[in-house]
Amino acid sequence: MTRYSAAEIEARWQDAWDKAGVFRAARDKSKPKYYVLEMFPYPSGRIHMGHVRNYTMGDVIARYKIANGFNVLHPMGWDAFGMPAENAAMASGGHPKDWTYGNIADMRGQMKPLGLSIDWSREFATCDPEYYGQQQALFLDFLDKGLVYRKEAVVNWDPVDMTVLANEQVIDGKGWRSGAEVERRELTQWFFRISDFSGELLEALDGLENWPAKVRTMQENWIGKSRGLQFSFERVDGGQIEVYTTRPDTLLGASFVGISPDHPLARELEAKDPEVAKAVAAMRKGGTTEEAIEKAEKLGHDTGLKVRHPLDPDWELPVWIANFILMDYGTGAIFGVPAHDQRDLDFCRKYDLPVIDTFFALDDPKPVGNEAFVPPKSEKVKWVDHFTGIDVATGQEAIDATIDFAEAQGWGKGVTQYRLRDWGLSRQRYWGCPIPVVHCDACGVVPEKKENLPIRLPDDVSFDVPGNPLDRHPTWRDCACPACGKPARRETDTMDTFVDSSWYFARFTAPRAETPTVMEEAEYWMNVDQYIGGIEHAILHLLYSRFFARAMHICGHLPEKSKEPFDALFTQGMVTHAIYQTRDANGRPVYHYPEEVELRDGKAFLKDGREVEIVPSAKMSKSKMNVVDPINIISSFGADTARWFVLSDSPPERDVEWTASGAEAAFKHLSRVWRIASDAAGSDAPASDADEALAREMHKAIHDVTMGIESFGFNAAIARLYAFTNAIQKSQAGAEAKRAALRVLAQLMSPMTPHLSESVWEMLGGQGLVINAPWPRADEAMLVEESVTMPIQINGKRRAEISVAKDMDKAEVEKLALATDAVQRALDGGSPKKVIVVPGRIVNVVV
RNA sequence: GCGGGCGUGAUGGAAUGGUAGACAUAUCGGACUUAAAAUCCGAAGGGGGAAACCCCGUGUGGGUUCGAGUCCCACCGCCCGCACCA
Repeated sequence: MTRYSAAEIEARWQDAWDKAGVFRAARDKSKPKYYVLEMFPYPSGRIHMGHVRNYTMGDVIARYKIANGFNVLHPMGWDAFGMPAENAAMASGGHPKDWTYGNIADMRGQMKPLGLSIDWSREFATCDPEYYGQQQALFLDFLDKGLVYRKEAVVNWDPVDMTVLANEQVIDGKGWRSGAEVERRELTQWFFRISDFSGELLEALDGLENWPAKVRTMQENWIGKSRGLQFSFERVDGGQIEVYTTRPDTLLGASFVGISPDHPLARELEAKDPEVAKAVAAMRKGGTTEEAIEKAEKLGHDTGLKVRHPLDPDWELPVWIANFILMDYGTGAIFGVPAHDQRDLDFCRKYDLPVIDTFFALDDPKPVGNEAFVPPKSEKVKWVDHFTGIDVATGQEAIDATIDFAEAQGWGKGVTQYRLRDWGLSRQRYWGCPIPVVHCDACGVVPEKKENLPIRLPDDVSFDVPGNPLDRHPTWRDCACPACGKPARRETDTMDTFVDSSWYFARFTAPRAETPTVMEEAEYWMNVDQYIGGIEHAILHLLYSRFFARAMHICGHLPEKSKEPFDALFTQGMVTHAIYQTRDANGRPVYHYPEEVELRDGKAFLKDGREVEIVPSAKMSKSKMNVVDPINIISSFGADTARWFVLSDSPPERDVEWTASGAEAAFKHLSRVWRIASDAAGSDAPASDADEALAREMHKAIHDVTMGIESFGFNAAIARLYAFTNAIQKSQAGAEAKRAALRVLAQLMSPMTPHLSESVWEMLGGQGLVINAPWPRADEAMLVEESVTMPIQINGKRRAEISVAKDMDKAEVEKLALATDAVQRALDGGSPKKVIVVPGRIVNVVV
């Protein structure tokens, strides 16, 4: 008998699959297609357990679909542009390109041993000129269709490093390298018109039935549809201020009009009044994220201007500039109702403005103090002399009535607003896809000609000086204007890396094409039947991809059906691990790698005997030293063990805790399967009475495991496989019956542990490769037992059980049930009030 | 605050409204062994009892039902997302 040697068989079978070309995807109209895709990785250089779990799940689906006769596309690539490469270049001097391609080679080398069913011939990286050149072509098509435009937008500016900062480079309002206080600056930048699609992107969410409800809700909130009233306040000194409100019903509670520091009126006042300029400058300090703006202290400046209330010309309201009002939302101006909005109330209390109640709770009509009264819009409230004549009504009813009233009177109109803003794609960095336009003194902004694509990044750049190397490159910027031929300058901004990941799934259908996609291939392979990735991409990546699919359809790069490119989405949980920590003299935690720790009786100790605190289930992170390197696991146990474990312990959508004991148990189990198979291969035990029972077990296992895989219940499928293995091991069946059961076991395990399964299949005389064997089918007749054990309940509690023929009629079952000791005791000579018999399931006697 | 999700043994977790705790980990006992490892067999929700067996038990309290971990209502706790969004 040979021992289970993962290293040996895994290399051998990967080689065999490679030689047989089993994962090469080619169009084949005679077969149904299936496109399974896991979110492609950023090439950091090391794979981690999260990757292993993500790709294993995709691999289970892919291999299962192959066995079910589908023509499967299962590709892999690299999300390869982005700041880490530039940061690495700044820190240690190399070139982002070398760093990135080196990392890709390393990671590919770490992934291949996992034995994934990937068609590596389709692999690409988004930093390949062949890929980003096609992305530039898409950009030009989008430009042509009016889906991209330029406008002024605010960026984070580091005044010491003289560079634009990404949000993640702003820490507590300061630049990450310089430590200087970040300012907001305006630059002219490119934008995708995603907000034109707000309504469509929102409505189409309803059709995404195989997406998690959670993700749909998150996108719904992000798009943020609201209906409100838009109208203008007349300024006492002439002119108007247009406002948008979702609570027009509270108009009588207004105590001021607020405008954003970026509002045109604020700009106008800023230019001529140094007081205003000073106040506005203070409001512009800090980062550009909404979070940063929110966390800033509330600041206001009274402009001295007054506006007239639309319902009462004698009622004048002051106009304030306030830092919590966003120019991007609505009209950049509001009216403040402190009684029914906490921000407005805080503002009014700070600057001593009046607070006017417009409605009260039905049961508690008390004036607002320091807490705004904001009941749900569906709750009925008592109104204070409302101008539309409303007395008791819900907020929503009052809002609708107010919009109708304003429209009838002609001073306002109902408007639907979306929170979703256009997608700014310009980045002032080197390691990204160059935006293919040219700036000409004579012609302005001119798109590059398609025949000049790709516009390649220059290789001769350095990162020893802050700022964008493209900007200070001696020659790269110089070019001829595509329109007039005179000397002109290239755009030096590159694209947001979210652009790269917004269409890679389409590119996989024709990865070497000279156009972004090939319609014939896209028609055949799209859509992605199953997309798998982390919940952290619930909003941006998935929303941008949905927009891109629509835009690509408009430009003729994707078929109509691909406007929603992902038919089904699955979001998997993280791989977590306990954190082991001790404390230093100041009580701060000191972390320890799992390898440095010994576990005894549920406690952990260092080598020197000191006890270690265990913090359970935290996301694996290098800084907390609670990482387990998949490479170490593969070299000590093999890929099949790693694959089996990441699927076995928790439902796939939940986090799974990596434990050394669990990994060892997985390995022990696979070794046991090997041993059982190897025993059965050499056995000549004659057929026996137990054969039939084992065959029944086998068909039940086929049924349950199939259901488990179909429903993403991988952990349940694995539990079932454990049980089936136990049944085979304990069975007294003959050699042939055992071998048949083990061949099926190999097939059922093959999506999770493909290498071991091939070996077991081979040992037991399976034909060809198990990857090419059709998925076993459960014989329905074998699933039903002739006799069943029926529990007997008395008043809903289980008290006894009887074994009866499967098809015994109800009256017969009832008679047997009533005759049991337990029931006789409970009846105590009386007769039951009621007897429920559910055939084949249960008997309940009510006494 | 709003939206979503989740609360089951020591632990991870199973349970189309029908035997709660499958399967696995940790634990304990036994076999094999000079011994250990590996392997195999077995025990194990809590309480009571010599035993047959009985009582209690899926965060808490109610409800629907012959029957509720599962459905409904309220509450408590935890997790995630969003938010000065007008």
